[in-house]
Amino acid sequence: MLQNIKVTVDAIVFSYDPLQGVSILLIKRKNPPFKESWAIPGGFVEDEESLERATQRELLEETGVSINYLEQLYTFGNPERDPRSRIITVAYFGLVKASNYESLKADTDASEARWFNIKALPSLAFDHADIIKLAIERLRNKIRYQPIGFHLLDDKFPFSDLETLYSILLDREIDRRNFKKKVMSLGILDKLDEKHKPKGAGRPGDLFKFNKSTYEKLLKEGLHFEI
Amino acid sequence: MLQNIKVTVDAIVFSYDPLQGVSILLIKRKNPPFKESWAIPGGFVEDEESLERATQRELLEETGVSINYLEQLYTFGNPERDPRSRIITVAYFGLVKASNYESLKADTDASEARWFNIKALPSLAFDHADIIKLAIERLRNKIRYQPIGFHLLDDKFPFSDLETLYSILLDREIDRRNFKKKVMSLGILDKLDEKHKPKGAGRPGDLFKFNKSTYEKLLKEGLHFEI
DNA sequence: GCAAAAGTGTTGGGCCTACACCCATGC
DNA sequence: GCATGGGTGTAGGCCCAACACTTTTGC
Repeated sequence: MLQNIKVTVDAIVFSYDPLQGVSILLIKRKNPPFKESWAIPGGFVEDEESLERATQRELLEETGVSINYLEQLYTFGNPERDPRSRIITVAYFGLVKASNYESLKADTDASEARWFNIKALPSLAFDHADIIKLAIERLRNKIRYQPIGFHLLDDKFPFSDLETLYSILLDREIDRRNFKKKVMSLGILDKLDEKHKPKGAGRPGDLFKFNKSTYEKLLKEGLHFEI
Repeated sequence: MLQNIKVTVDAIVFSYDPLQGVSILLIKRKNPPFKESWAIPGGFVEDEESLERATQRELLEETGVSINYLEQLYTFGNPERDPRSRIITVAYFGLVKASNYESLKADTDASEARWFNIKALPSLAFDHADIIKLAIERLRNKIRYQPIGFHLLDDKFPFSDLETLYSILLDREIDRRNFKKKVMSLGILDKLDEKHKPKGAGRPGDLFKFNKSTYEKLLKEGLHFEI
């Protein structure tokens, strides 16, 4: 069998900060084509490694970020998507906790990897704009029936962070009381004894922790979570 | 870049018949490995063709079946999934109308391509059992929020066909009145003036037609269809 | 004391579920 | 006429959406 097709993986990685909003991790390309353009981190799969492993390796090499949640997004295989040759790419969808948000600065030259707010993306190499569009759609849909939003938050978080995340992604206001009732009724949040200190004025809020075991039990039973 | 990975596509194709239930199209392998085993139709992607086109080409070559609905399912890339070499496969999920159900007999030797009821699948080559498992899951989930079931039915169909399809896939009884109310309220079914003649005894039922334009309008607005 | 953020309950309406009888045809 | 399959409406309950005031802190 003669076949001249190469395989890459790409990682669309989201992070969230209640003040900054939702961001995506991009790198600046050092080589042609699209030299100096921003692009999704990724690269060629090695012959003996799994696709997930390749994704995590490339991400770490290029940005220094390691990931909390990873799932396959879609495979892009249009023959014209790369001007050099036929390259199909398996795109992965990743989430990192807020506490990992700054980690790239320590590992790499800041001019080469940067977080971009999803509302202010630069122009992108290849078909990467399409890939990101699909990833954002996936994120928006996914939080409506699977509370993966927790993977974007720190281990301990005030309830308002979760609420803000949802209002950003759903792009509308959320009724605090109804939202809290709904989320708490799932039983996947444990209230801690600590309080969160707000940055400026304001009443300190309770801190919560994500209850992983209840969540996984619910997932198996077919979780229903309509916001 | 040296990379020794090949790319195939596979098509998991479903069909439905109110009497037979839901079936998947499989082929018998003529070559090793897994010679004489049943497998999902598929094959190597050509250098210049898109993944979708490759899927439809392989499906037509191997089974003679052409398809009504096709979407990407998942890419399987485990390094050990093929004993010969590293082969990743992009699996597609397809639906054919009931009227195409028998078409394979005309085009190919019946001993090489056959429909198997999803409740009585043979043992399968490679990781194809996993792939089919995922495809069935996708089908079950998908009919709950997108009425893709219509792609499995003929252009004109009695309401009971739709009802039976849902009760098979959801594996439970469905209240005829409630189900009809819910589906009709979407406005995606047009009642025709013709009647359906049942096989044996029984009152003839109304025939319905799927209203594509209303459906597509609904899809854009974010269809909600919880059964 | 005032601005900012967080905590907390109730009510009305709509939707979903449960449920049973009659009608048209074939044999 | 009987067996088979198809058509149709209502009532009760539950869940969801709408809605506002009080509390704690920083300045």
